[in-house]
Amino acid sequence: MNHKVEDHIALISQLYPGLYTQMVPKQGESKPRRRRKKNTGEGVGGARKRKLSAEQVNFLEMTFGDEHKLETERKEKLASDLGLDPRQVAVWFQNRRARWKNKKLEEEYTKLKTAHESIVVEKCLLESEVLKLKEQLSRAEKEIQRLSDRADRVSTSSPSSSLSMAMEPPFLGEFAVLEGYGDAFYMPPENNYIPGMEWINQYM
DNA sequence: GAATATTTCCAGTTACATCA
DNA sequence: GTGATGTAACTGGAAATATT
Repeated sequence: MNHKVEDHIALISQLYPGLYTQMVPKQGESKPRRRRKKNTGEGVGGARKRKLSAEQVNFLEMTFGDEHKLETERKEKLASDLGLDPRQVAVWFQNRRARWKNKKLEEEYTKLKTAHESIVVEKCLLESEVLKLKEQLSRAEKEIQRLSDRADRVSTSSPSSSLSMAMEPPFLGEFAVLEGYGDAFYMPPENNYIPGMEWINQYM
């Protein structure tokens, strides 16, 4: 790009406002783009060619399938084969590359979106699982507290009661210490479900 | 080696054709 | 007639390369 030309235009537009519709942008502003004249079909080469023919497009597509960029010689050969201006072939390839890139981006976006959605679903499931487990833990802790309180009451009660305890079979569902066994173990209550204590069976 | 010109590519835009 | 969409062509900037 010739910056001297731009500087001249800027100077002239300052000296003669209105002569050029394009004003030089201030720093930080986006440059106003020069508007193209409407094509009247009187330009270089006569009437403006619009749509390329189906055959031309097919051939260009085939070539694009092989190579996304053309060497100068290849471009000129292709242009002469198709009866087009090399510039047209170059422009077609530029536009085609842009379309291809957009399509790739869209595909990538769709893939990422799908992956994101499935991860969000998985996250929700895991969060609800965590909630369930927290509830279970809370119930288990309450149960442990309840049993611990009961054990305290038993140990601080009258000797007669401790005697009767000695004669009775162990309380089902109680943590107990049997003679000869140093470790506490859990005696599951027969047909006696304690809510929130299911987890403990996994470790029995 | 520095300055300048040329070429090529890309991103964004415009003009126009076509279709619902 | 009109808005949406697709596409050929254009613009300006950046980077690479050639020339002076």
